[in-house]
Amino acid sequence: MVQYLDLPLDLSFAALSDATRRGIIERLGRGAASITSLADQFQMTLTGMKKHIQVLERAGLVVTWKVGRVRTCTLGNRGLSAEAAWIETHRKLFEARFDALDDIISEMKQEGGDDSAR
Amino acid sequence: MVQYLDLPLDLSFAALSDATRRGIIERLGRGAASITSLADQFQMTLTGMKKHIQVLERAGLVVTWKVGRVRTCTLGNRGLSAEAAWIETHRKLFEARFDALDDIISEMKQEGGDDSAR
DNA sequence: TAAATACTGAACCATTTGGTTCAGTGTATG
DNA sequence: CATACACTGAACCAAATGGTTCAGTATTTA
Repeated sequence: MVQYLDLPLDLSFAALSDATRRGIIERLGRGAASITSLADQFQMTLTGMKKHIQVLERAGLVVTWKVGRVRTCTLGNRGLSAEAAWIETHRKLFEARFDALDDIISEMKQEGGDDSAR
Repeated sequence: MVQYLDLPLDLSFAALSDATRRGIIERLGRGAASITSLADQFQMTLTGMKKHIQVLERAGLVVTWKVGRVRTCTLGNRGLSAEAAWIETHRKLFEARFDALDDIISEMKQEGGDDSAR
């Protein structure tokens, strides 16, 4: 059985599920920024913004470094390729789902669910 | 300023952030299934699986209907197009981020963050 | 009609999340 | 050297998550 344990995808999809964090990515796409300036732009405390940055960093979407007292944030080099790959692969399943209408009937006839469950 | 409020994306990325739910999508890509059979396959209580299905349904990724006492689940017709679009759009920003290295230096020279924050 | 099946809903639980405040620490700057 | 600035960390909070159990309801089936 396939091991449905894909921590990196867990982390990055979770990171992308917050509109503020998607906004941060969009913002960093236009150039680097400090945590303070991001906190200003997104009307949030510095501590709150730092937490968002940490989530994005753990997901590998953002990279930061500190010079003096300023921590600068940019988009990470890992990018969104793994996420794009998962989505593209499974998009095909959605498109092909009408071909599976026969399966619905056959599964319903089996009255115990499907055989891959046994 | 752009309104960073995109509830549909919030819901679907959150739905995709769980490995079990990604597994359910993969499974439904191979044909419809009842909640009970999914609960069996993913070694979970029926109630637990029902919750996952509800999350996927609210995100528009799964559609269900009940015939008799059996609720059948399939992939939704909305698909993953909105998610794919967001990812593809922002993937370019990641790829272009090296072009922004000059910005980093200029922003650091501004010593107050960046001007779009003012 | 009695028993089994498939789901539904409520309640509970521990953990995580998204935010805050407050109290530091280290770095520039006047 | 004193003050301001940028961040860090701890503590707290309400709400959401991902699971469970237990007690129904509705539908088949023997």
